[in-house]
Amino acid sequence: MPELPEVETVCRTIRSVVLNKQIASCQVNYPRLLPKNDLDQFVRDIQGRVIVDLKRRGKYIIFDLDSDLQLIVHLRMTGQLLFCPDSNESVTKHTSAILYFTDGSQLRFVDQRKFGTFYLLRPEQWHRVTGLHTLGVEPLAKEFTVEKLKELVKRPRNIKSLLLDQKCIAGLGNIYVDESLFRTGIHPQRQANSLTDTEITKLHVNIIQVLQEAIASQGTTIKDYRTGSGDTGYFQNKLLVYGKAGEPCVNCNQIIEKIRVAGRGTHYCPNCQRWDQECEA
DNA sequence: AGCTGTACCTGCAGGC
DNA sequence: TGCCTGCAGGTACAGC
Repeated sequence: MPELPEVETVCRTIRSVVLNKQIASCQVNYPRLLPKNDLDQFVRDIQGRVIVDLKRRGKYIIFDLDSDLQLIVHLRMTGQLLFCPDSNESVTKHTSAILYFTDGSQLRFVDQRKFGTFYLLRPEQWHRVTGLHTLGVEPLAKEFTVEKLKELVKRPRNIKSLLLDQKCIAGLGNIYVDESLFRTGIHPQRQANSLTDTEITKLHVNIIQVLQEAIASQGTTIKDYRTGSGDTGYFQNKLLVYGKAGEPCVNCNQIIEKIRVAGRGTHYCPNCQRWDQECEA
C-alpha cells in the first residue's frame, strides 16, 4: 500500500487529532508488530506519554512523544493507522494494536498482512532500525536537486531498482517509480548511468510532480490503503501505467506491458519507453 | 556492489 | 463449488 504520498496523507489526516493527546494505555494483539521492543516494556514505556509532534521520514511515521521517546511506525504493505473519535466503534478483524487516549478516543493499527512494524525508541537509537538510519534523500525536500539525482544515477545498476532503493531516495515505491519513468519516457530496465542529462533533469521534475499530485489526491487506493480518517485516496484514477497492462497508452495507443524488474511487477509503454531511447518522451 | 530468491502474512483472482 | 497457483503498494537477509 503505502508509498510517500500515502504515508504523508496518513500523517496529515491524523496530525491535528492526535497532537497533545496523552496515551492512557496500549493494547497489542499481534506481538510481532514490535520486532525491536519487548512487549511488556513497550506497553509500560508508552503509557502516559503525550504526543508532541508527528512527522514523516521516507515511509516511516514518527510520533514524537514527551520524555524524549519516539513511536516509529512502518505500514509496509497493508498497514492502516485509523483515528477513532468514538471508542464504541467495533474493532475489525486485523486490528494489530490500539492506542487508547485519555480523552476516550483511539488510534488503531489495522494490518491485514501483518508486515507492519512499531518501534519505541529514543532519537539516538535509530541505528537499531535497519532501513531507518540509512534512508536517502527526501524527494520533496530542497536537498533533492538535479545535481543530487545526477550523483545517485552514476552507479551501474538498473534505474528502477535504484529508484526503489530507500537508501538512495526515501519514499518512492512501485507505483510512483513506474509512473515517474513513464512520464519521463525511460525504460525501467535502463542502466542508471546511461541516462542523459536531459533525461535526469526531466526525471527529477517528474518524480517531484507525481508525488505532489498524488498527495493532492490523498494517495492511491488500489485495495487496502486508507487515510487516517478511513477514506480512500483517489490518485488511482490518475495513474497512467501502473495497473494498466493490456490497455492502450494515453500518449501513443500502444498496449501497456507488464514485466518483472527488480522482483516487482513493472508497467511501461514499449513505445514511449524504448530501451534504446535517450531523450524522447 | 548489485542481483536473485526467499521470507514475513493474508486474501483474492484466475485456471481447471 | 472447491482446490491450486500466483500475485499484491515493502523490506531484510542470504548467497552468488
